[in-house]
Amino acid sequence: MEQKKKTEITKQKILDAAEAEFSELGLAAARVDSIARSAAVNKQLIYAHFGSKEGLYSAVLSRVYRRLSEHQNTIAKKEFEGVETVREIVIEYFETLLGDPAFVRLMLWENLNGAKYVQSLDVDLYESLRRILKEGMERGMIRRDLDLEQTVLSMNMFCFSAFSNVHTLSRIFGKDLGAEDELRKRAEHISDVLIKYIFG
Amino acid sequence: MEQKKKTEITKQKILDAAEAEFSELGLAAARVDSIARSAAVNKQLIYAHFGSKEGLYSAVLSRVYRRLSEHQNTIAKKEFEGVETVREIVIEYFETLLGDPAFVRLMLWENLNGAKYVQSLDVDLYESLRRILKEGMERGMIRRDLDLEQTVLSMNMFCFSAFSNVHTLSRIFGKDLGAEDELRKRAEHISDVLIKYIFG
DNA sequence: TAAAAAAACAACCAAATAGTTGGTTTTTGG
DNA sequence: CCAAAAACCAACTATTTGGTTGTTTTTTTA
Repeated sequence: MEQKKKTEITKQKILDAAEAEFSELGLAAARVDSIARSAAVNKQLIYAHFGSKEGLYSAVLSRVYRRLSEHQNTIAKKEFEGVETVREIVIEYFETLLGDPAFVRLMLWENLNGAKYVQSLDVDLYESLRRILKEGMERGMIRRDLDLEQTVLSMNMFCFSAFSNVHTLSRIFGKDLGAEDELRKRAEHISDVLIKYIFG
Repeated sequence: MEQKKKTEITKQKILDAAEAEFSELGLAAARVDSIARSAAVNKQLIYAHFGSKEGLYSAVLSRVYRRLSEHQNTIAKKEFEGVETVREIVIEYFETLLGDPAFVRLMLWENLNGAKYVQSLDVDLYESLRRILKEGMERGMIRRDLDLEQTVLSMNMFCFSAFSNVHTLSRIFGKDLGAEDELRKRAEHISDVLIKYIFG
């Protein structure tokens, strides 16, 4: 194998290990030595490739965001078809978050850190959601006085919130709210709530 | 002043400084030396009174929870009066969170840490909410087929979510979603959404 | 008021950690 | 095939940090 390819693989190995460590422990508690050990590479390699612990963290965030922009594309392709479009979007987002727990946690760490390292690509996502809802208005299926910005915010926040405080709320409710079937139930409920508000 | 009182004041000073530090930086990044400096006490005093960094963290959490149980009592006293009761509860919760940013952040840190140190008192809050909604059902104002558990979860999560990802979302939406007036707008919107769902 | 007890503190320590240095191996290109 | 460049690594360092020790000061109480 040529060197370039090998180097790229090493970089990915480091990023994989770093993503696990950072999402588990956050930037402050994550250990560079531990990442090096997990990735089975020498610590200095990390510094050679990424400059610093924070540089590595940024790289991890970038990669996670890039991964998430696939979700964005799925939404961007959607046309407004009626009530079920909203449900599809909610469920699509839930499945994305279910399938990418590292993203959820990194997002939360990032917000607690004041979003210093973030370079979000989600802007287009909100444009897509706005476009879809507007389409519904033009077709007369959604009332004109709907606050688009608040609604779009709700579509994002309500979904994400099902993943944020799972631990404390699970303890209170005496069941694992992070379990897949609980989250899928939650997705249906949130769809119902949003649909009633948007179309009601 | 008698010694006991002085000691108590010192303890509170330490807890104040610790709450600021822990909520700002999280358990891992918080520095005991920094807390001691902020509180203008000797570091050893912290260990004398709280045993360890984690002991201090637990003490901070306990105090914050105790403070929040006042909110709980306000809800517990409420009777179901109709649509406006839901709005009042939402706004009450928003104002509580607005007035206690440390609680919001500590809750988020705590969840990222797997809620290891939490000893939540909120259990009764959810009982209160359930009771109020049930009352509405019995009076025939709320449909019988409402999923109580999901709805109560939504009442909590939707409100809290307005405070969770403010930084990243503010960046995307190009305005400070953490500003008081933005959050009050959000409270009204969430009230509308919940009311439409619960009573619709 | 004096002895005992509690509170407070400055200086210290061992462990951990981000980042560096200087050298070796591997790959590449002429 | 060889010299330059890139990748890789083991060992080291300066600093930070949670926690401790031994001593002094203040308060209580009898």
